[in-house]
Amino acid sequence: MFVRVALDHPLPTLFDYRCDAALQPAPGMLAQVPFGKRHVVGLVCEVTAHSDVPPERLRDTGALCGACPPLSAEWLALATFAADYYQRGLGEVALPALPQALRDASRWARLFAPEERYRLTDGGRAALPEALPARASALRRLAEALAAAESIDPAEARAIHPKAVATLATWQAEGWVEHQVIDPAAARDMPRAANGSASAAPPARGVTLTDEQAQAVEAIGATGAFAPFLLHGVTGSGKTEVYLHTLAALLAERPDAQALVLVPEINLTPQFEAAFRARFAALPGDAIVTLHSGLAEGERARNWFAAHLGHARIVLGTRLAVLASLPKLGMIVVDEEHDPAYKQQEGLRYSARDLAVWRAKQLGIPVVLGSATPSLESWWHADQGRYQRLTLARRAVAEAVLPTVRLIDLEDERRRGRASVEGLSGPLIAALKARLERGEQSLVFLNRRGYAPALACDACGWVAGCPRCSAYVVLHKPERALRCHHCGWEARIPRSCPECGNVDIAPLGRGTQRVEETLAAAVPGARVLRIDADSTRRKGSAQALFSDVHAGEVDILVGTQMIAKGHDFQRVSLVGVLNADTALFSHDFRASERLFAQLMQVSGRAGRAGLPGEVLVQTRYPRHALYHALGRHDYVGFANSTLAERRDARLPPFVYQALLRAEGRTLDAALAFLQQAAAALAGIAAAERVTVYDAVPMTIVKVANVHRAQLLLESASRAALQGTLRAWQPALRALKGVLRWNVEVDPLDI
DNA sequence: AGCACGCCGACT
DNA sequence: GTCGGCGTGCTC
Repeated sequence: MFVRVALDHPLPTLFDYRCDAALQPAPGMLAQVPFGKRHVVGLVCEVTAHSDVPPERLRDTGALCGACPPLSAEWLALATFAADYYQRGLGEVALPALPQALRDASRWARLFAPEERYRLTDGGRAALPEALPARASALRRLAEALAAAESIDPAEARAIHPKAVATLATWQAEGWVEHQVIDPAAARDMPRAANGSASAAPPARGVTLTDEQAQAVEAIGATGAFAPFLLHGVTGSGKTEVYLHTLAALLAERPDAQALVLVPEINLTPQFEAAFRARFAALPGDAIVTLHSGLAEGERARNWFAAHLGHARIVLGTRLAVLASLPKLGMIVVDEEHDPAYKQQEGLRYSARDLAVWRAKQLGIPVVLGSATPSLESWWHADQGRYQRLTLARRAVAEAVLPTVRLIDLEDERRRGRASVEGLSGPLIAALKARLERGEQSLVFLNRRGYAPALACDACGWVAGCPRCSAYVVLHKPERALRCHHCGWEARIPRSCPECGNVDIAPLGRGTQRVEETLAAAVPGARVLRIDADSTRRKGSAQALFSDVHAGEVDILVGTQMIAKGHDFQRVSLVGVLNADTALFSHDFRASERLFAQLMQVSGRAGRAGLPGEVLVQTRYPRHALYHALGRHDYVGFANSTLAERRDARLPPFVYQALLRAEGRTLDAALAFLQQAAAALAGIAAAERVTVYDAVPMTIVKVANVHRAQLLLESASRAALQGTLRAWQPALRALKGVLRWNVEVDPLDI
């Protein structure tokens, strides 16, 4: 008997191993196998009676992980689809999707070992310390530990006294302690699941839905088949409430059903988790779990198992959760579906939103894509009738109205001789001061792009650059350091210009740190807080900073897009936008779509709880169509006109794209590789329907001394593009002379 | 991807 | 004379 095993390895093939039938191999099981000099864990994909591999090359399967229930055929099909679509080996998709502990066979025993707990009985609590000899100090410590903790495990007991387990056995015989053995893989909450429908909260408890919300909930609940919904709801219209009611209906209707809820950022999981736990308080503790990269390895493994075993009814996670094993999956929600964070930017470059839709289709279940500013791809699908559009046009809280948007014409300000202070215009500063006087909060939003503070010389024009990358380095004032955000290179701030010796070198551009300082000076008395990637680097610190804002300990919050997402700030009545213009004329055709979504989102932070909200946008182009649409809160107008432009320009979603990227020691090597690769397309029939562009250097051409270039492929036919990419793989593997290359399907950044 | 083998420069 | 640089090739 043979097993065909997928390994986390660039070769897109399965590897055959001999396998003893007594091991009872089955598809979906994990197997430890010898591979070269190493032993690795792979995924059994097939069990066969024949192998085409010459017998002398075949080796024996090591251990099979029998304690872990096999991954389902549906899950294997999902991984196979993702591997095919994104042009990778199955093992490269399947194995990284598993918790790390499962991929290490030496940890299997402990992972699946029954958990033993010792607990003091009431009798033991009454009898114990006194019943022991006065001089038996170790035994007394053991009794104290039992009394102090809810329960202890054998390892903890042995740490107190080497023979503690034997002692505990005699105490158990006395009736002083209870010994519990919990099998982690057992269906331990079947009884709970059976009455789960009774214990799940009734759907409408405490919250009255608006008509729009009720219609959306009804539409989503009405289907028992594949049904993709685009839930288009303005910020504050209560999309979360629609999710909660829909989930409640599903969980009540089917006592074993699971739901997957995706959010774009780790930062957003705590507030969703809190909302779910509050609404579904009657569910057992492990019925709601989170899955994201911020979890400790052990917790991630536990939560993954809760999902895999069907104990978890709601799995809330970031993009990686889309590949979780969910045997009873009954519905998927993708919140803020337009968010670029759903696209993985390294390794397997998948779109979690797209895989979520595929998964829903595979299983014949509803999937809800929610957003105030849907991606143009999804909007187009809805236009075509492939997705059912559900609209929430009004804010759910009756007194909350959409904020007024005011454009501050920077050119006009300049003409009138009203200079900006370090990028903050007079009207914005005045508005900030007015909020401070009224005790309301303000939010100042910086668009990250092109806005990092650099170090420059006024005399000769020198700008501090990274020696290993073709990029400017970023000035970090508190650390008095220059740092490259691409490769991590760091240096002290030089005293003088290395080009001309001028000692008068100064920061250029306004980073969040600089704006924070300027604001503190321009608005005296204001408590200014900065939230960005730097100030939240420590784990959990973002939550602490945000709770300061909620507690009213902050007057002005400064930050990048991190402050725009999701948070429901009750006392914010003003949003200032500093530097939106850079995205208007970007080479990236998606820049304006992203900018509009960001500005709509950050505008939504203003005036959520009845305070009249105002958004001030500083711009040099106050007549630009994007700002007009923003002023009217007109996503639909913006989407339709942008889609028309995309159609005329033959851009996505009207064509499908893929990129071949190459990294080489020199730019010439990378470009030469791509040219050879393009030449290899000549023999591929499907490539006749694919447009191949010239190989070009990437925007940031050098990172960490590696030169990068890319080749764009485009086709009106997804099948032709896919066929071309698949047929291309062998030729690409045969090419040499480049450090690395990869294919990205449906790239977001070109 | 790892991890080997395999040939050419600076060191005890 | 070795240690070790990374080029090339293989993994059921």
